[in-house]
Amino acid sequence: MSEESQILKQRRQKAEELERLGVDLFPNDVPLPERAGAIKKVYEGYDNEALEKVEDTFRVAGRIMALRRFGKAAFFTIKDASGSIQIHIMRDRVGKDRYQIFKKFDIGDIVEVEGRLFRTKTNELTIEADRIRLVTKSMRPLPEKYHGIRDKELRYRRRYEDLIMNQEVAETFRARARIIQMLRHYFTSNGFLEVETPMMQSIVGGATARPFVTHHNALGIDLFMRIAPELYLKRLLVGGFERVFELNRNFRNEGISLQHNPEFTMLEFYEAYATFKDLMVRTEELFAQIALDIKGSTRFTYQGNEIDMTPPWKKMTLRESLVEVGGISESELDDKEALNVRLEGLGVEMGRDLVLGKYLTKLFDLLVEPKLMQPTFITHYPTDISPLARRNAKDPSVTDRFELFISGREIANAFSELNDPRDQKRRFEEQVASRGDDEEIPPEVDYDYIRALEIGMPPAAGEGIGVDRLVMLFTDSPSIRDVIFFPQLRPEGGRRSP
RNA sequence: GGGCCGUUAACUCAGUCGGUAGAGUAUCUGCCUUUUAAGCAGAGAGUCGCUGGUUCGAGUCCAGCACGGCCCA
Repeated sequence: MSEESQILKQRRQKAEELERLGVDLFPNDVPLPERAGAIKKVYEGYDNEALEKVEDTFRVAGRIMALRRFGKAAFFTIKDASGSIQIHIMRDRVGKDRYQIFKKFDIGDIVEVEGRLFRTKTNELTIEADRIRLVTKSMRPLPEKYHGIRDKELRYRRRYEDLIMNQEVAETFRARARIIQMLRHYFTSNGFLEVETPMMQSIVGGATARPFVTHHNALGIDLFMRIAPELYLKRLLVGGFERVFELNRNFRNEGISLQHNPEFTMLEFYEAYATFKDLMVRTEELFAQIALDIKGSTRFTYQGNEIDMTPPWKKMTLRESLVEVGGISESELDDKEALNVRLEGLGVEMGRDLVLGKYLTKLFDLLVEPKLMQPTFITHYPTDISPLARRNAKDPSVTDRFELFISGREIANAFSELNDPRDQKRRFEEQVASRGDDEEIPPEVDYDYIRALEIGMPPAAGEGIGVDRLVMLFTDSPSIRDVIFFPQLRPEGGRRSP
């Protein structure tokens, strides 16, 4: 190891000095302390006169965030999970020896303090320390106190420092936890069973995406990290569970962007005897509830744009959206050649003989999606790009499916489920046959899934909700990385596989 | 994958025309018992992302690479 920086050396030396003075740097006999936030809440309205009548002492523990010393006395602020509180310490009160030890404490150390409450000249509620003890010695300095940690790379790599220094980051992740709790509560209280299905699958399915491949040594087979839990959840419908949901990670071996992390959290739920239209109502209801809880209103701003989640939301067919929002003429919609010319005009090179749906959805991605700010259900997706969705009874070239867009992003995807095993088998086989070297299409038909459908799956509808994107929306976060504690980054030092 | 920008002390950032590496915070020493970005006086702290090149001389110019950010695909 190279020469350590001066600042680390000083911390280490100070720690050794404390140990020589008999101070335990990492004790493990600290009784559960009181929370700073709770104390502040209770004594909010007390002035000094009222506080003098409070005879109790309060024992708190937390990280020293700021420290202002004055020779024989000092003020410092400690922060715990509930908030922070100021401490005043005087040599003449804690004793000369204890004060000498306190002088060796640093910003970043975790300390335990006990004492009575008072208010300073500037009216700040403060604990006058009778006792102070080191709880955990910090061997490394915290980032600069005023600017905190700004460098985005460092914030993602060292999320622990980001969480200490940037209050709003902790708030975002508390909101995330709350949203996930609400999702879970909504489904369990509506009779859905929470289930867990394989994340390592021997046949990929349930979506169109490149999977991560791994290898099982004992079985001697390659396995794929799941890109979606869909086919397993529907097997559970066959098995007799009529309402199921799973809230967990999917993995897709694709690019990283403001909206994409290789592992991301998805909620999928399936409901027997429901159709995609029922799911629209559920989605409106669920999102509106979350908005009310987190934002206090179904109207709020995201990145400067007003979003109105008050149900009901706008509904359009894919074709309508291409004409009305995308500015494509009705006559072009069935003309692959014309659509391809459009795409080339937008700088997109696509193959010549793809299915019509591919051209339509690509144009949608470019011309329509970014403009859908308000919650909008887009329906009637072509059957040729919806291999798991039920055909529309009136027009079998489209499916009973919707995708939900908010703020120019896809948030959810839902459809009435295809439960005719004959049609499903045909669509799988066509898909695999047309695969070529497109790694996004599963290379193999999941015949066991067909077998399950042959046993009989009740009519049902299912939906997937991108939880990270939902959290972004409700926490006004511009990047998916702001709502994932440890987003994927290249390893430091540029280590790469050959 | 492409374009643009960034990478300098633990952190936040300056660094002019190529000529001895700077500030604030943090740290250390001294003073200081109501501060809250405390104050005053002093001190220490650098592989200027990495590797080459040009040059008498490179943080600065050039090339390649690494990592990141933003935009586009």
